[in-house]
Amino acid sequence: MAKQSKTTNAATELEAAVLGVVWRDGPCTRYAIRQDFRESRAPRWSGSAGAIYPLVQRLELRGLVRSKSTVRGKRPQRDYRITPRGRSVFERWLRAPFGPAEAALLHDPLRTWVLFLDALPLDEARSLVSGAIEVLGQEVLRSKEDFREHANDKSPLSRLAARNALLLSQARIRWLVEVKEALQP
Amino acid sequence: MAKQSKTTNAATELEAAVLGVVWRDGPCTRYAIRQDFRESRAPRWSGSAGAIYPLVQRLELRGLVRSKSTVRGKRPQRDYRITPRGRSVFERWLRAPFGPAEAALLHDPLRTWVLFLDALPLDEARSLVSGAIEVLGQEVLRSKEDFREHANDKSPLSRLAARNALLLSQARIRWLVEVKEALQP
DNA sequence: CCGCTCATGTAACTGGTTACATGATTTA
DNA sequence: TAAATCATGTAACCAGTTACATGAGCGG
Repeated sequence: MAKQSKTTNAATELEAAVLGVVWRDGPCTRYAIRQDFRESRAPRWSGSAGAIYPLVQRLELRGLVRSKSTVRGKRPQRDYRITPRGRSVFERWLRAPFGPAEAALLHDPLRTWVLFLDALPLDEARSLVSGAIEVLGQEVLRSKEDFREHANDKSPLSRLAARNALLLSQARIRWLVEVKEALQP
Repeated sequence: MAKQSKTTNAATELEAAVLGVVWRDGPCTRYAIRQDFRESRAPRWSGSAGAIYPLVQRLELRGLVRSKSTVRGKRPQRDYRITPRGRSVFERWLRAPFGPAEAALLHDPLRTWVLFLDALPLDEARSLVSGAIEVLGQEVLRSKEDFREHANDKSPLSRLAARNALLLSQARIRWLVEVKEALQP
């Protein structure tokens, strides 16, 4: 799976994403990094403190980010920024984000689910599929909304991310329609 | 994330998938279950012994599967089959496979990747995207092959699973083409 | 008889998670 | 002034992984 960072300067996907956030959002606290993950609709990471704080600590030990204690009011806090070395590790990841194996096939829980759907009566299976289609329909709406929210960004990338979510959801819906048709008696 | 199975008879996704394999493939060894996951192109689980053996053990403790020692030749082995209780837990999972949160948005590593692509020079980013498109093109071919392999199955479900992979890959390709266009100077 | 597959099993590790605890600052 | 948010941090846990070890059976 994701390569460990011991041998070279390779980064796991979460490490790279954190480096990316620090790179993009300039000096920022770990709390802000967490927020970025928590607000993102991608379900892979929760942005839990227990993940982010130690990870950023490790990045600093490896010299990929550095921090400066700034005092906002009375409370001290640490603002992190990416170092040149971190920047180069990040670029290396951008140039080789993952092997073909990882990039290739997405894990779709619905695929697992459908695989066993004939353990249920046909008509029930069909109505469950209809339900899933509805849920995904709402997901489409959310993606469109998300897209509109980034309509005026200078960089198109956030918009494109929302577009990714939209296209994937639509593809799944079309697939589920096929599934439903295949489940006719 | 995935619910724990302590409170009720709920099953995690892997537990459910294992139950499904045992249900579908009749009495089978844990080794055979592992093979099923290892041969599957879905990257979520490796089918490692360290995952499957203890998990099946736990399922047996919970009364969801039972095993019988059969002796093939001289070597003893355990054949597992699903119990009525296991069957009902499995069906419960089929009826409520996941909350909207889990079902909703797929995690696409390419989405994370693209989000930071403007850390690279435009032309390099564009050529990286082209590379990704090519990789996904091969993935499409594999899915089509997979589809053909299940062309004569009695049940359409394996074919539909391959179809899911195909549609998702095609959607990602179309998306990457959009990304490439958006990266024009 | 050598190497591959079948089959079982365990130990060490990893990359996260939830949950908790603390306290400052801001907002209603 | 109470409640929400900002900000940091840690402990316990969990579901998986890799890697290793063992040994039977089988095909070339």
